[in-house]
Amino acid sequence: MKTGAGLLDPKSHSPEFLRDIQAKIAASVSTEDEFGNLETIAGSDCAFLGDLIICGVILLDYDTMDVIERTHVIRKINFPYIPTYLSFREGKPIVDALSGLKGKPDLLMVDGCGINHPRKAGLASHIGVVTDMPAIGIAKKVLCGVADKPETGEANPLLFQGQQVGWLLKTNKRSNPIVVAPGHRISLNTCLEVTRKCLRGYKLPEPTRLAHMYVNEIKREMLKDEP
DNA sequence: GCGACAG
DNA sequence: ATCTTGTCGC
Repeated sequence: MKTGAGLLDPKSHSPEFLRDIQAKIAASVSTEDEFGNLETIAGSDCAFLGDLIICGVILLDYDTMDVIERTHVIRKINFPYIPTYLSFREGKPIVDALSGLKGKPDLLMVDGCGINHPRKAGLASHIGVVTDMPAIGIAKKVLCGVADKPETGEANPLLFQGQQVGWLLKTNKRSNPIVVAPGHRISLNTCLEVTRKCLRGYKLPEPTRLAHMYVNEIKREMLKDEP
C-alpha cells in the first residue's frame, strides 16, 4: 500500500472513523515472508516529555547488531493514549523518523503490537502497511490473547479467538516473557526466528532495546538544558 | 454493568 | 509511558 498520511493522522478522532482506518490496515496486512536477505534491521521507540513525543530509529547490522546510524524526531503530541489506538499517537512520528535514515532497513522492529491486536492493526502492522515495509511487533505486555507461561528460552503460541497471533517468549531467566508478533510481510515462525537472532542476553532484542536507550538519552539531554 | 487494556 | 533509590535475588 502507498503511504497515505491520513492513515496515520486521522482528520476525525471518532472511534468509528479510526476503526475504519484500522479495518483498511488489517485488510492489507500480510503474514507471508516477503523480503530477501536481511542485512540490516531497524528498531524504533518513543519517549515523552510534557506535550512532546520523542521518536528514535536505529539502523543495525543484522549479523553483528552493530549500530550503523541513528536519527530522531521531536513532535507535539497530537493524540491521547488509548489502548488499541496507539498507532494514531506514535505512528506518524516514527514514520517521519524512519525517513531520516540514510540507509533503507530490510526490516523494522517496533515497540508495540503487530497482528496481536483486537482488530489486527497494532502499531507494527500499521507502520508496516503504510510504509510497505516488513515489520515485527515487540510488546512487553499482552494486549489480547492468551498463552501458557514459557520456560526460559522457550516460546509458546499466543492465541486470540482461536487463532495464533504471536508468541510469548521468555528471553532470559530473570525477565518476564515478551510478546513477539508479525507486523507485516513476515510469518509467525520467521518473526520469532528473527527476534531470537537479535537477542544479546537482555529481555528485549537489540533493535528495540537500543532504540529505547537512544530516546531516553535524548530526553535526558533536553532536561539538562531546559529544566 | 464490570473489568481489562500495547505505550 | 511517567514519577524515582535502594534493594532482593540469581
